[in-house]
Amino acid sequence: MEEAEQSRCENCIIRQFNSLRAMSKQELKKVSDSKITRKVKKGEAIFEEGDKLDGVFCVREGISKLSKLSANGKDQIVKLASKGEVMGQRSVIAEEYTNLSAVAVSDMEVCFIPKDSIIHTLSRNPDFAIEVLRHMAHDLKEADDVIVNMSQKTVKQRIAEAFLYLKKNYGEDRDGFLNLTLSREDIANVVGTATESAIRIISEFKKRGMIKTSGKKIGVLNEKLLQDLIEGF
Amino acid sequence: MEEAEQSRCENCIIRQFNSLRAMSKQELKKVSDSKITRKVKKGEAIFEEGDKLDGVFCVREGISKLSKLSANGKDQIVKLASKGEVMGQRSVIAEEYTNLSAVAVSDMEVCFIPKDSIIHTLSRNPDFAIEVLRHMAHDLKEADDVIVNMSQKTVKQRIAEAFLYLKKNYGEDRDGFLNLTLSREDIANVVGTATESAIRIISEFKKRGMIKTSGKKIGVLNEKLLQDLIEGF
DNA sequence: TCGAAAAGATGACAATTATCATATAATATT
DNA sequence: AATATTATATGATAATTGTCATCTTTTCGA
Repeated sequence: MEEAEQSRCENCIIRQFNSLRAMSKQELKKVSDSKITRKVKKGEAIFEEGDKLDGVFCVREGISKLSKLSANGKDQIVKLASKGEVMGQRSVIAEEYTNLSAVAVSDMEVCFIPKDSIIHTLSRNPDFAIEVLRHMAHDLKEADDVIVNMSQKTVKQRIAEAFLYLKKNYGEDRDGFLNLTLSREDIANVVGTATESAIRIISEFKKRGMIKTSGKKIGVLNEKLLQDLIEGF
Repeated sequence: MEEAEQSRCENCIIRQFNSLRAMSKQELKKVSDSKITRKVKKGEAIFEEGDKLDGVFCVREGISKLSKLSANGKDQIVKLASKGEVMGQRSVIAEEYTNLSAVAVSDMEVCFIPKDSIIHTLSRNPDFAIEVLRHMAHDLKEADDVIVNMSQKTVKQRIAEAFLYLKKNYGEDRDGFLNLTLSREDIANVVGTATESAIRIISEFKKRGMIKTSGKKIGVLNEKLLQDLIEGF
């Protein structure tokens, strides 16, 4: 019985997008043999804050939110991870309990890769280590940007940014709605505000003709207006 | 003529605190031969946002603020770097222009290490790469924490946290004042608020007996009160 | 050491955002 | 399909934070 083509890491196109591409054929084979592919339904958790991760998760399909619970019970979404992104590497590398939870915001398919093969390759294949470093460096820069946005921009500006970000990164359907639909609460948690505030601002944007809505779906109508708002006009 | 002991990386104790400790004797020698030690006076810039860095800076003495200018002209301090920390590695590794400025908040001594020897060692010595990775992973986690704090805590709580952080990390002098003295403006830029707001809250903390001040110096008087405030009482 | 400039302090006020209450709409469950 | 549950929406209000003006104190350079 032959295994399906795409279930082998060597053939997985997702690999093109992440650090795994720096692995040798042999290393990939090892990873492939030990990986476990898993389907995750929308709303389901992949791992939770404080878990000890024995490996990393490579997103093959769908989108996950990486969030952190604050003392007052609110969730702050720190990052959205989609096709090709690897989750949990930070905690595997630092050998610490993870500081984030990963929950699917759409139906997903993820590959679990045990940390042994990652760690092993890290210490043998400098190219791989550098690739991982590059990715982490990129994430760090993005995190810095988020910090600045949080402290310097208004909630309105952050929500406008979020919509443009979602449009740019996940695109829109034929009807002009964002492909990635987040609940109002998730939107609030991305920009770090109260759900009611987010809802209010969404209503306002709609009245102003900047966006349209249909149920929880949101579509960008006037990118320029949003952009102007972000820049402070 | 013999070079002073401590001006050779191999003997520099600072190295114990950072990724350089994973370098071999030979690699360190090379770094040492190409490094440039430099004194930086308080207020002086080491590098500025948008600079192309040809190497990293290892802090040997003093403290630097790493900050990012926002569109509205405010500076957000993203991190304070002190003895043993390496600045600029993110941008050297990602081969991008730096996203942060580094300015001395006290008189400093830094070693500039050209990127060639760093990159070279990265691709030869996996232990070094892993060390650097660990540090970056740690920074990333801290950045996540900052994001959550920014969005979930009040300005008051963030200022209280900042004082406890400064006390814990830089200690206090015999008179009970924080060793690291930041201007009110810098404090505001650390927690992401207006200078006037920071000043007002500092006055309030003083009235409440939580801290004492003397000029721009600040001393923690009642750690428990500050801690309670942070936790929402 | 004098005077200018910068930093710190505080009041008055406006803008932003959170919270609580409640209503309506959408979704899920039996 | 009926009902329970959850998500969305909106008003009223309070709390937080920012802005502008002004004054005092400190710092620094000539």
